[in-house]
Amino acid sequence: MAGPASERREHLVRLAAELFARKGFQATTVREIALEAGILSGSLYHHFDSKETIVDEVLRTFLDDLITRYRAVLERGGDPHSVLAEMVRIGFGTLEPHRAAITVMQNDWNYLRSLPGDRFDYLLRAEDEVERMWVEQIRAGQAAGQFRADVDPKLTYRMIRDTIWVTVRWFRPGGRLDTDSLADHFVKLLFDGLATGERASRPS
Amino acid sequence: MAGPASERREHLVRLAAELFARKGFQATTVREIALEAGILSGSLYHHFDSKETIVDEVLRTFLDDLITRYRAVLERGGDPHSVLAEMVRIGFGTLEPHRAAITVMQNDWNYLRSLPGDRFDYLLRAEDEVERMWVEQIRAGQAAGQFRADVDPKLTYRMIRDTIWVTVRWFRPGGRLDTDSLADHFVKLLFDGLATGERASRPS
DNA sequence: GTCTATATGAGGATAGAC
DNA sequence: GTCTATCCTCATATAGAC
Repeated sequence: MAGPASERREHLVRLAAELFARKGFQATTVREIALEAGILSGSLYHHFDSKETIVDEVLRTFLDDLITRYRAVLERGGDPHSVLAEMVRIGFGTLEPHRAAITVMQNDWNYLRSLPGDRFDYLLRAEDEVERMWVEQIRAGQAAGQFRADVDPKLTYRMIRDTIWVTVRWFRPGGRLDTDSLADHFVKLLFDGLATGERASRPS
Repeated sequence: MAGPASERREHLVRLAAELFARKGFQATTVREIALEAGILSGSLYHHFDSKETIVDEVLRTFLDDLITRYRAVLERGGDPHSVLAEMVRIGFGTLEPHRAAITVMQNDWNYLRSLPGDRFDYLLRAEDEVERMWVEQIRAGQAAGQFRADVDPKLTYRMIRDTIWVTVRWFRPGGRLDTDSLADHFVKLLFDGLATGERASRPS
């Protein structure tokens, strides 16, 4: 049975997500997932059709939550500078609750997209929708004079996006920096830049 | 035999790198690599001990080149602002010649590091050396007053690094943007920021 | 819902002929 | 340097008992 949500099922998905994140989707065997859950591999197939179904659920859960949060911010409205800052914070904010899913998405995106069939086409669709939301805000900010006009909105979005997500590579909850600090740091850098205005001069 | 460089061998490594980049290391079979080279899988083992040896060579070639380039810039010296900009350009500049290797490094890093043995420990060592080079320049720039003092050097470095490398996900040679444009765009954003100074005001 | 048992296939790697 | 042939292992997935 590959039915809808149940607590048991969600628990199994979480366990699997951790393993996928740690070793990669392909390197994780259904035996390992089952072992982690304290059952045998055959029993997993009572809950899921296939290993792909599991990773599918991992990714959809994350993307649904992410897009819901973005939409909420956009509906509240506000000037582009504030909205964009808020979107950055949302991105970093998902790092903790969805760390495993984001890792899988980063590492196994190419592989999942290379599988035959259209099962993972929604990854592209979600990516497009999110891109539209960001790029729209960047353009609005440029039109309002809040953002410099000489940057490429799409390219800028991609750099922002990548910087946020790729953080899962080294971010560890409970470490030196929490996700709020990361977001603050990045917002500062993104909006105001690294330079002070001093150029090629020695300190006094 | 898993001997040193030969043209044949290097050619095979390049073919394999492309496949690894496209489908991931694990999802690429030795049979596919051999097929691509126009030979049979058994024959590959005349050139390499194992599949791991091949990916090892892919990554070492890239890292050797990268570190050599960084060292050259650092030896030339200069003020931190210029040196950092140059390092950014080097990073983006490797995107084209080493696209496949960088992709593999991004996607399969976790998996390769999770393998038993110390075979891929040099990945960590290389990462550390590169991090030291960057962080040193950022600190120097702060000391010289060229860079703002209220950013974390290590965190800033990581964001820069990630932004550069992760570009391989969507960068395609011959597309709308070449690597020089990417570098210019990023340098602009990194040093001067996205904001204009106008805040929360409507355009006239 | 989990177990036992197993079908089925694929992948990495090897041995030895040519 | 490549081919043929094959070993061995391990993976996903299934069938049916409990």
